[in-house]
Amino acid sequence: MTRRVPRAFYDADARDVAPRLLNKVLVAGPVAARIVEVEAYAGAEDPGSHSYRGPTARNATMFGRPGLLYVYFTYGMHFCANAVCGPGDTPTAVLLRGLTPLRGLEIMRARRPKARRDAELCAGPGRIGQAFGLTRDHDGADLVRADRGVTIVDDGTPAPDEPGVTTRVGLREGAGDALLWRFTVPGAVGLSRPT
DNA sequence: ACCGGGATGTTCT
DNA sequence: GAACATCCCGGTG
Repeated sequence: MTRRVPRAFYDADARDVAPRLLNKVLVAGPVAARIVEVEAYAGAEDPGSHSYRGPTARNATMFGRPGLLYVYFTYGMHFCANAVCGPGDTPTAVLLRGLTPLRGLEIMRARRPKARRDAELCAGPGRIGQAFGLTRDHDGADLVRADRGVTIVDDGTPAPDEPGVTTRVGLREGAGDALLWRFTVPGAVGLSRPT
């Protein structure tokens, strides 16, 4: 059983959507993997968010409708993927940080020859971009319509009742101990770090 | 296992 | 000109 995830699912604050996105499945053509680690990014009140200082050419997709895929380029070599949330036109988003590979493992291995183990294929936001072949061409794709072959589906696995909750990773601004906006499936394969 | 630094180029100040 | 929602490699213990 595989259900489409409707737009209404994304039409709420990323901090509410993020834990509910756990155990859903990211699909890009023949490649699929289970979402086991995410981070929420809010808008004007979140100094760690790309949308904090208002719209720019790069973050335009975050200001679009909930359910879009926001792909950004960072550190001169990595593409990272987010699900745009809301509510409404509020520019929040959920960063995908860790996935458990499910289908298309051979393709992922070919795209990520440096990965030593399958658990490393999608363990980290930049690695997800590599394994799924994401580039700026995917920025703005509509996940709800499987635009450009990219979508998120529900295969019947519920989100955990008690997800792991920690601070966000890799930030200067917005890294405060009070901002517990990283969510994980405890013990899952494909986490970017153990906890 | 843990840590430090280099890669690489876009984006914003 | 600095920062960057990162990754990989080579050092040391």
